[in-house]
Amino acid sequence: MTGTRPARRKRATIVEVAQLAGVSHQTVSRYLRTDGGMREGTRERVRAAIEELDYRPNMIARAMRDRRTGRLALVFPPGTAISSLEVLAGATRAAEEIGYVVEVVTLGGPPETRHMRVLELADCGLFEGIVSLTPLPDVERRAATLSTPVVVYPQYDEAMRAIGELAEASLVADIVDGLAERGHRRFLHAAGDYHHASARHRRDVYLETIERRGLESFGVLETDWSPQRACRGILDLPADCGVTAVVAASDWVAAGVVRGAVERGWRVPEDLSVTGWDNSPVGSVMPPGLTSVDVESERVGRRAIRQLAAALGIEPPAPEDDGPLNRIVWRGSTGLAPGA
Amino acid sequence: MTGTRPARRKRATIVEVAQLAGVSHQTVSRYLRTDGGMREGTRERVRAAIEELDYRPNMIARAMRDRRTGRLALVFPPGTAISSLEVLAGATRAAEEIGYVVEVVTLGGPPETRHMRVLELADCGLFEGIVSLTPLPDVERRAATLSTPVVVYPQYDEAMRAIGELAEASLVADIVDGLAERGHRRFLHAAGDYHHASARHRRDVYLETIERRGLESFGVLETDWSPQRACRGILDLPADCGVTAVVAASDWVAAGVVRGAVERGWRVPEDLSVTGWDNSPVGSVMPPGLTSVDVESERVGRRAIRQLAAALGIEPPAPEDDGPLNRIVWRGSTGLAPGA
DNA sequence: GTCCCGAGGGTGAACGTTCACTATAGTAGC
DNA sequence: GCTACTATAGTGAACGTTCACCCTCGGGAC
Repeated sequence: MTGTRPARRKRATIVEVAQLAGVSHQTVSRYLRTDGGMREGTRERVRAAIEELDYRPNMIARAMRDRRTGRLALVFPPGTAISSLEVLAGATRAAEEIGYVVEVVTLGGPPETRHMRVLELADCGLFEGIVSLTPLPDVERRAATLSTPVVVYPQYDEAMRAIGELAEASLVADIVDGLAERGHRRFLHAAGDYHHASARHRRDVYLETIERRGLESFGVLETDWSPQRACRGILDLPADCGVTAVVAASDWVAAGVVRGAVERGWRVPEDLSVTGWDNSPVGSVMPPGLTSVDVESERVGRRAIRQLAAALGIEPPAPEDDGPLNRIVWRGSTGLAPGA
Repeated sequence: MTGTRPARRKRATIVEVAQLAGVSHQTVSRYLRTDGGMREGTRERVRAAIEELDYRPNMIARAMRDRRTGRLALVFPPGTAISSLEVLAGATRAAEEIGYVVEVVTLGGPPETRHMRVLELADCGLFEGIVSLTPLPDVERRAATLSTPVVVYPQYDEAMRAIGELAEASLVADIVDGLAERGHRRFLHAAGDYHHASARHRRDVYLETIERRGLESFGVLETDWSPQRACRGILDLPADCGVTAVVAASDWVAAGVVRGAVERGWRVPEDLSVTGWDNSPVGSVMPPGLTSVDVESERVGRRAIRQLAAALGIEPPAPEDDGPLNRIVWRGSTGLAPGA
């Protein structure tokens, strides 16, 4: 695998710079790390030598000496969820504020392998801290014995399914209430894949709210999160089901619902109101604009980094904006119930 | 910013393992790196010592000694395009095949800053090679003087707009031909943002093909890639324009076209055929399924890594599958021209 | 018995920094 | 002119590995 490398110019070291400048290596090191405390002439000679040799410090050597690498690892399960990108963006930005770079590590395989990999990650010297967004009970138990802080901030299970705050579903109650205020009485829930905690939670809150408010549910349509399944479900609905509002577990499911409704000749929202979840771009190509729930996933990333900063004993990045993580955005796909 | 760190257990080193096992540090090093060449008793004592001390090798020290870090850097401009994720996935997989980890570095700011940052990246010792997916003329010129190979494989300009192979548009001709075979004679092109090379190329090939085949173009509808603009454009079309097929520059633009058509009461594909580009999931919620162009962006990532492997003088990862990068997928949104 | 060989294992240096000390020159106070 | 102090600069070790080289021991050929 290795083969012979093409000869590459060897980098100048701090010692060579020192020789050229006629000073000691320590003086060059000082020049690089501090501002003051040097005579003007010395400073200038060092500067010139650095420029002439095109010197750039070797980060590996630096990290070896002072065990600061400026890097944090962010552990995800394999597979990419839409929200994970935003979580990553939030974490990256927060880390940047405290002078760190984050690196994404995806962690698959059987539990023992994952366990080992994280231990290696923690002790290999490359990272100053680790955040795992997937549960790691074994590692968590041993966290104190590791040379690097490991924060477990579970938001995804091993199959990249949202758990934790990202699976929070209480706003489903507010959606149902909002629809009830618009005169709706008979609902349908288009659920996601029940393997996902988020899908189960949304269904549970839906059912509870219907019951508590004395409304009617025609039923729950289970899907695999695909628009196709949702569409099929709508097409299969009896014409006289009386449903005037569909609460979908995601925007893509809602898109399938709308497609099915349109194919049956039902107008949205005049005949049927539809809501989604995620506030994804697909909502904007649904004819009247899709009512949805905006989830500020970046904030989850920021929180994780803040927690790690605390474990590292360093000044944490700025806190997130206040307010809830989730927020309903009412759009054209929801309207008054027919005849209301 | 630093503050005091909570005391952490210091890692055992190779020397301590050696002491405990009653051998020299070199013997432990041998145990870690090679299989054979040790008496069974020695091997066992070393193994036991490693386990007892919970020893794990320090990668920084290792990298310092033999300047192998097993890491490659992948440079993107800031901002995330859909395709960039696939490019990244392809690069990651290819790098894994040759025993490397890739790290994403996003590179913004003015040209000189970017230049400096890449030089630092190349010489800081953290990476064995660098691929830039955005053009870096200054760096490219100096590549030979750097201590690390830098491959510039431009696929995105500074604003994350696709260029290079990802902006390749020749299949637009095949789309137009395919529609012509279905009896269409009068076309409309729903273009993207002309700031993007990909949008300009698709428009150019569209216009050329129309002309070469002696077909008719009602015109070109310029958009900012948003479904909204595309929808508006369709709604503004004169009723008697005679257009029976719309070639859109992306699936999202096509989605806007379909939405506009539906709002006007035009059926897709009976009254209007529509094609997109990207083969994105949004195509599947468009009522009849959207004809589109599938772009295998991962292959671009793999190619980039192969090129870097060559520059590194190491065995490259497996070549990609053969066949073109782009491929038309005909679906329900395209049909025979009305009356054909 | 001597010589040679190979396998197993040890020694010391090197990688490029930074830290903790130490040394020197210049300056102020007396 | 001496001491004490400060500002500036230098010295050597240390960080945890691996590499190149050397040493030792046992066995077979002569």
